[in-house]
Amino acid sequence: MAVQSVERAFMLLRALSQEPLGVTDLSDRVSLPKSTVARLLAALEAENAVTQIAVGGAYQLGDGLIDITGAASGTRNLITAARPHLLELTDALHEVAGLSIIDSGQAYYLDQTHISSDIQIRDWTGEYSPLHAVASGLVLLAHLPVDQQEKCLAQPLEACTQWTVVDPDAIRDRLAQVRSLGYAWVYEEFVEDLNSVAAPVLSENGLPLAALHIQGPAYRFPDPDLAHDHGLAVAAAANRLAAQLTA
Amino acid sequence: MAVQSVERAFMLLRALSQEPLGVTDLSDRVSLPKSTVARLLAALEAENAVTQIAVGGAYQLGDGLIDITGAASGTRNLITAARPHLLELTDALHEVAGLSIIDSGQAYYLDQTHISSDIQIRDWTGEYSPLHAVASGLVLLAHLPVDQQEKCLAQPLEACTQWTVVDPDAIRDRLAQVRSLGYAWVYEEFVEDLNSVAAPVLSENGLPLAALHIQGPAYRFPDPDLAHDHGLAVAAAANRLAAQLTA
DNA sequence: TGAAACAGTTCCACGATACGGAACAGGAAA
DNA sequence: TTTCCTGTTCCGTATCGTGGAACTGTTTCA
Repeated sequence: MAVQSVERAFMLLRALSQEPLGVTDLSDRVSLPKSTVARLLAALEAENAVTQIAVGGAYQLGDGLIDITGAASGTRNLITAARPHLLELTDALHEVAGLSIIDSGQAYYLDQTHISSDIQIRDWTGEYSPLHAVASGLVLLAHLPVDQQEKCLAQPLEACTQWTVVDPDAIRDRLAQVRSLGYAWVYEEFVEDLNSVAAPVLSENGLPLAALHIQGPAYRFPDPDLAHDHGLAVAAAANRLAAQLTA
Repeated sequence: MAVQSVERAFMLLRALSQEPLGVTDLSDRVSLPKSTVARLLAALEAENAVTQIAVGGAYQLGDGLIDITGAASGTRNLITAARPHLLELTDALHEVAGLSIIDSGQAYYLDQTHISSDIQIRDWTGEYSPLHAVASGLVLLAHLPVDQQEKCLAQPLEACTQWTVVDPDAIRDRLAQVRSLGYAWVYEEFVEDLNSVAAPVLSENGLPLAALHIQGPAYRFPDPDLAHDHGLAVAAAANRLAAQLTA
């Protein structure tokens, strides 16, 4: 909560993330003098965080930020690296497998395999869902720093179905269980008739990079005798992917 | 080149983009006093650009930057949206189709279709290539603001094959031609025996969002009589995708 | 064709603000 | 315990960012 100029620079970046704007519009938007805005933009341009569309024209976000996050390549490489493991899981279990990450405090689905079956599972790719209601979300949450876990649990927790666990204490217990087991089952807690199991892809420092999951219609998945085996299979695939990514 | 604190904040972000670091390491890395680093980090944490791994522990990049760029969802949605168009092109022309964007002044390949054929084209997904030597690069470059075009042409231009055009003036002529035609052909200029044609996916303000391309082995692609038709086909697909993205 | 109205950029004296050395607090290792 | 690391806070100093006003160039309208 210090360093005024940094705070203001981010105000500008956030404003520009909506749409490209000129100095004047921008100075209205953030209630700062034009000269201040122009100077900050010049500084941001030197860092490639913004670019000027034409000489003497409006500004838009540059790719300096993407360079820093490595998002374009990072995420893409993750998808590429994960795909073989997803296909392997699908081949072995004949159910849909998927890949997700945390984005803005939610689970974000990056990729999903498909199976030929009469019963189709919808493709969640590109969708967000609450961390507490999906298997991927639970394994991601379980390996987050404690303060971020608490920030998530402090929010109102939506009950997506009648089986969704929304009691923070119950979830905390569950997260501990997930950490010791290495995988998480979720039974019809996000949408009815859909069960899923997930395991975390952890970085060297123990933080979650992503989650792998398998999901299938409740009437056939999982075979109760195989639930544990499926959990181990996802966890094994996730660990192989983690080893590959941190190599 | 003004606003010291913004410049320093980006130094820190760049250092952290390599690996998570503590205040002390960081202050060595960027040659700034610890107190200054701690204060800037506090400011960046308030913006969610960095997060502290544990209380009193090291710092790593947060997802505030990703929120701003919208990179995770943006890029992913682009791939999802483009895939049907790529498949359509592959079905129609029986050659490989691909999707790329500009990242850090290079063409970055996001996705590519596959065909069953004796002659395999390698999958460029996740690779970078110079803008002036590939069809996608040329169409992206052609619709960039002029100053960025010139920045690109001012660099030493690598001759990837004996047919690569590296004369800036010749490239400028070519870019003008690309803008009027709507597509670009490149004949064995990036790798030998590989030809490709690309068209730009333009945003409402005329800036390039991405490029679609088709590529095939030189001995069969393109049929000289159909080169123009293929160009129009890619351009049409790119325009449909653009319309869909800006809707 | 002029002039008015708008854009983005530059200037510069002022003083609020970021700076950084030194002291502090708390954990881990010896 | 003592020591030696962390990361954090303090606070006087002067550097650095600030913002009103002046400047420049392009577009718009009479």
